[in-house]
Amino acid sequence: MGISERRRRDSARVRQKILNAARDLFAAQGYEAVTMREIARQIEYSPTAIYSHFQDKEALINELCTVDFMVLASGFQHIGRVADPVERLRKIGRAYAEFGLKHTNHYRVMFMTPHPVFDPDKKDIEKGNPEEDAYAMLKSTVAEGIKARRYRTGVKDASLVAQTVWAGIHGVISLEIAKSCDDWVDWRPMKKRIDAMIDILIEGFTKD
Amino acid sequence: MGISERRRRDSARVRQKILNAARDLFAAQGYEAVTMREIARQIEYSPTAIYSHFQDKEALINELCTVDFMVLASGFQHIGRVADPVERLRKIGRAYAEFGLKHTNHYRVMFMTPHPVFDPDKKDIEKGNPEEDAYAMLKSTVAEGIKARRYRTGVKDASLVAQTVWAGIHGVISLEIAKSCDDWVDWRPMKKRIDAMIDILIEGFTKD
DNA sequence: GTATTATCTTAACGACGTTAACTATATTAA
DNA sequence: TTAATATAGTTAACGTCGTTAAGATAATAC
Repeated sequence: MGISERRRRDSARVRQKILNAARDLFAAQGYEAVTMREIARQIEYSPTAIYSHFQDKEALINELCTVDFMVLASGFQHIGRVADPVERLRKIGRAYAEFGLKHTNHYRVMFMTPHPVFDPDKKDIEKGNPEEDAYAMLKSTVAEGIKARRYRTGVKDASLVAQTVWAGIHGVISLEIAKSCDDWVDWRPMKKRIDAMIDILIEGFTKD
Repeated sequence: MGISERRRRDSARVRQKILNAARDLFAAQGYEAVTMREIARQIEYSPTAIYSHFQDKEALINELCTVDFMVLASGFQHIGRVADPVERLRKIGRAYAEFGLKHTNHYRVMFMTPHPVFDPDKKDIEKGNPEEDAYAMLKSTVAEGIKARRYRTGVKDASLVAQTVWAGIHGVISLEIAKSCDDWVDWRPMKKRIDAMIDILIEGFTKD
C-alpha cells in the first residue's frame, strides 16, 4: 500500500502548505484583510482547492489559533520550573505580553474578537491540563501562591486573581494593538506600561 | 429664502435618520454584520442615497463614535465635581466600565479595533479639553491627586498612571466582550472583576 | 431662460466566500 | 478485468457586499 501512503502524505503536504500560507498572510495583514483567493494564489492552487482540506475560512484561522494557544501554553510550561510561585506569576505575565506583541494579528483573533460559535468538541486542547491550557497554568500558579501564604490575607479566590492579572496585562497589550497609532494619547513606552501593570498587580495581591 | 431653509432642514433630517438607523443596527449586530443596504431598507431609501450624506460606511461609524466619545467625556464631566481626586478617579473608572458594558458594539469599534487611518483634522473633539476629551479628564484627575500628595511617593508620572488605570479597566471590559461566551474560563461575576481591578489599581497607586 | 447644484434613483462593477458540476486518477469490490 | 467508489483537484457560477456611474428631478443662481 505504498501508493495510498504517498497519497496521504501528498494530501497532508498540501494541507500544510495552505496552513503556512494562511499563517503568513493572516499574521501580516489580519484575518479580515486576507482572502481565500489570495491564499490560493500563494500556493498556486485554485481557490476552491482549499475547501477540500478545510470547511471554510474560519476553520483555517481556528486551526492556526489552536496551535498558537498551545505555543503560549508550552511557553508557560517552560516557566513552570521557577520555584517561587510569585516570581513564576511575574514571568508568566511577561511571557504573555511578549506573545501578544509578537503575534499581534493572531492575538487579535484569539483574544480581541468575539467568536459567535463555541464548539468545545472541536478543540484539540485538553481543558484544565496546565501543559496545554495556558489559563489553567496561570490559575494553578496563583492557587499555589495562596496555599504557600504568599498572598495577602483576604485574597483567597485564585480564579478572581488570575482573571484580574490576565485582564490587566491583556488591557495593556490590546490597547497597544488597537490604539498605538492614535497619537491622541501621549503613550508611555510599552516596556514601562507593562512593568507598571505587572508591578502593581503583584504588589497588590502579594505580601511584602 | 424659506424654501432653501426647508431644503436644508430636510437634508439634515434624512442625514439624522441614517445615523439613527445605523446606530441601532450597529449596536445590535456590530459594525461588520450591518450592510449599507440594510440601513437603507430601514429608512426606506435606496442604498446609494446614503452616499449623498456620508462618504462611506466608515464615515458613518466614525461620526457615531465621535458622539459616543463625547457622551463618555460628558459622563466624566458630571463626575468632575467630586472633590476628592482619588474618589473621582474611582468614579471615572466605574463610569468607563459601565459605558463599555452598555454599548458593547460601539466599544468594540472605539477601543478594540485597530483603525488604519488616523485623521486628526476630521475629529470634532477638542484634544486636551477635559470637557470633550475623556482621556484628558482621566489624566488631569490623576495629576491633581499627585499634586495633592494623595499618591505614593515615587508615583509621579500622571500619564503612566492614567494609562495603567485605563488599561486595567479596559482589560476587564474587553475580555468580557470578546470572551464571556467562552466557558473554557470559570469567569467570576462581572461586578467582582471590576471591583477587584479598580480596588487593586487605586490601592496600589495611592497612599493608605 | 439657461446653467448649476443637491438629492435622489436604477444599473452596474469588481471582489468576496462559497457551492455546483465536472474531471482525472486511484482504490476497492464483483 | 471491470465496474463502482472515493479523493483531490478544476472551472463556472451564485448571491452578497461596498461603492461608482449615469441619469432624473427640482430648486437655486446668473
